[in-house]
Amino acid sequence: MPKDDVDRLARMFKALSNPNRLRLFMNLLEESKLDLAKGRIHDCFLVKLLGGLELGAPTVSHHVKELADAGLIHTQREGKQLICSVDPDGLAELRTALTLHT
Amino acid sequence: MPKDDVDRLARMFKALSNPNRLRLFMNLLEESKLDLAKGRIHDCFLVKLLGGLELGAPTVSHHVKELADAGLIHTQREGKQLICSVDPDGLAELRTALTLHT
DNA sequence: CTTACACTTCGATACTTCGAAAACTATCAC
DNA sequence: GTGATAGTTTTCGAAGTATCGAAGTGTAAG
Repeated sequence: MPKDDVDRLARMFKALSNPNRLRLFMNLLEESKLDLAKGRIHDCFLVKLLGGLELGAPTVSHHVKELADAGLIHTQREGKQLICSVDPDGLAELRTALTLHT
Repeated sequence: MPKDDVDRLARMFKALSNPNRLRLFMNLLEESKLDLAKGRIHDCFLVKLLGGLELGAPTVSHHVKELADAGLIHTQREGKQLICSVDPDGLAELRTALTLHT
């Protein structure tokens, strides 16, 4: 496995290595499932993403950026709000790497 | 998702968040595939695990411990050597968490 | 234009992690 | 026993990370 690929993977894993950030991501994953059922984009701005985490706004902003930089989520401004969604490609990359049976 | 589960997952991801440690794990995963084909336990002591990483022995020892503590690998002494193998349960936990379709 | 809202950037502080050197332990061969 | 091999523990400095408060930016509503 090429070094660049390992580094890229490690960066994704690092983005998920913080419990609060992982919680954000899992909440977003959960939202994604709901969206699939409802067939529409969900408005998941940051406060809702928190789900009772009680982090400050700057901290959440930072975490969202980390997840986005790692290629795990997409962000997109919509008026005042920042819409986030799981990046399926990033998710697939992780799952592929963790597959025992090539 | 319960807090304990998130913390446990985060710990696994953290174990894979360092490029060198991830490389160790991927090498081990590769060995596991070979073993399945050959139908026997491979002698994968630490120097072989490195695969050209050029890390010091203490560092490797530390990384192996981290992976083991996170529940991603099993270790087992065999004479002078430390035999390592991927923990399939840990792997499955990660893959389940990263599944979009419940 | 002014205000309010939602997020971002900056700067500080407390904490964690990586990798190494030195010293230690356990096992095997002789 | 001695010596060699394989890995561990301790400890350290350099670098990175998490979180916050204060100040800043962009957008919408009045």
